[in-house]
Amino acid sequence: MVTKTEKIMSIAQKRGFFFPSGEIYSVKAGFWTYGHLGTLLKQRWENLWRKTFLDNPNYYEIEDTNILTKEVFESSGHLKNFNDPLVECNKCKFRFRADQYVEDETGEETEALTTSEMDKLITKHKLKCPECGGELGKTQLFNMMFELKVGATGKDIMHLRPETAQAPYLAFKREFLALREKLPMGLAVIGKAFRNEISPRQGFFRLREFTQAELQIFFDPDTIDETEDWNKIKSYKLRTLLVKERSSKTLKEKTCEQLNKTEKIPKLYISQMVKIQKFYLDVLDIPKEKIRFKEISEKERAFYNRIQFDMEIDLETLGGFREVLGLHYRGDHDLSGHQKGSKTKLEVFLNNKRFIPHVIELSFGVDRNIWNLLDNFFKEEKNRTLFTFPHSLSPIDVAIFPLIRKNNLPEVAKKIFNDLNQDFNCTYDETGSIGRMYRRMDEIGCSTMITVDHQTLKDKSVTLRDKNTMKQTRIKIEKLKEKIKKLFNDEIKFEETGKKV
RNA sequence: GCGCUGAUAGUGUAAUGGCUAACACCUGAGCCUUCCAAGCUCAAAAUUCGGGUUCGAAUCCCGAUCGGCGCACCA
Repeated sequence: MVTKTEKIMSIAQKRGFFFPSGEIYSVKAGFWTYGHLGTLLKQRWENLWRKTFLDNPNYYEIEDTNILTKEVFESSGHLKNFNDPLVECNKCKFRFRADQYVEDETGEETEALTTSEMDKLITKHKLKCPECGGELGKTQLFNMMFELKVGATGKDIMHLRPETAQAPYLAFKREFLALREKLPMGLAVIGKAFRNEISPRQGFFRLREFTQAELQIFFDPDTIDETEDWNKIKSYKLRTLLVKERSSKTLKEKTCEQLNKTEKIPKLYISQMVKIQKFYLDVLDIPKEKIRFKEISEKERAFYNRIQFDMEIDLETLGGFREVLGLHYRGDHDLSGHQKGSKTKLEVFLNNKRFIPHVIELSFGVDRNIWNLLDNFFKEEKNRTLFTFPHSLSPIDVAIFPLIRKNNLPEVAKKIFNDLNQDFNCTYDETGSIGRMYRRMDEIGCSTMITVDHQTLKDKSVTLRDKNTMKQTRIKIEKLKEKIKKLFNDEIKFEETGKKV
């Protein structure tokens, strides 16, 4: 039995969506190359993301280096928290967190201990393997961050960033001044992040080098329960799964007003949930029942996150709901940490008071979102497989074919290609029968196909085929551009809170 | 890291110690063809790597590398 995952992977590699990085040498898990179609698909997703989330005049995208100095991660807590002390049983090879175990067993504070101090505690308390009672080996640090030696001496240690979020925090002071001291201020980054996962699994879903699209919203904490568009969104229903509802089988939608009044979730936070949900439902066209906001409990989330909901999407290939983004209310953790670590004032003076802005972070895993698109839009019919992407996501907008390779039809088709390619992502093909050319384009999710036939020579009309329905309509060549633009525009439903896409 | 398991054209399979490593799909060239993977001809394309056993290894043995699954890890 060929699984859906295998089918999608096969098409992805065969057609050029993505494939293992450097595979002509050897395949390493967690590193992938985007091929030409994958790159187009990813660009389209990213552009829709930009249009949706950077819709505020005080929200902008910035770009930072992937390599950052050690001090950044001392302040952010990554050097400490990403640095797990692991200990292994010599007998059964069970591996676990040494600090947590020692603390649980002895009640001693392990927060600031070195590995050798940890080992001393293990010896002192005669701790054994919790699984089999065997002797424990030496504690070793495992850091999820990639370390780099910079410069000739190799003494300067820098790190590949494990998240893009640090960029806006580091840029905060400059951008706050550059954007003339207004809050809320949004700084977004779409870029690479790097985590040295012990064993990345699930193909495309947990990577060592991956793309994040993150938006950090800086705001005055006193205004967290304010948002301009509240009247427009207060009766909008959000698909939330609260911690207390985890055991319930059916998801109960709640209006923004309910979440605000009953669950005490602040309005600014809720307004972002609305935007996110609309992005998935209206822009990306994901079926409603496949998405949910899962509330993350205090125990599960990082200590500095005061509120966290993850958007989860039901993915057939991964057997259930999987996280594709996190929405975090991080308080002043980040700016306070950097203010202390860098000895640079990151306080602002606004509204007649001095304070450190708080942060709400939207953190999307882009590659996971790409996988979601492939999973959710993959369809198999009797004689074909296709991706039913919305037009705005299709890697190729229009394909142009001559019905047969004769009678001047290819020349006419090429001319149309040259013309339309100015405005759309187009491709041209004349190899094989017309049916085969349609199938090829179906398989990569091309939106629209144009065929030049003998009638074209008589009356300058061509057929326009819709991928999803296979229906064809005849249209004059001169009307093509206008018609295709209209097709693409008509599908857009996202108008209330976001920019038109 | 541990355990299990696997690695043959782009993809999916076959060859179980013996002929030039086979077949299908895909891809390319050509013929044919007036709308949904038609047909015909031709072509390109593979045994993960390193040792060993043997007259002879894709096949057996050892090692390495890498993948998948499970455990653990995933601030």
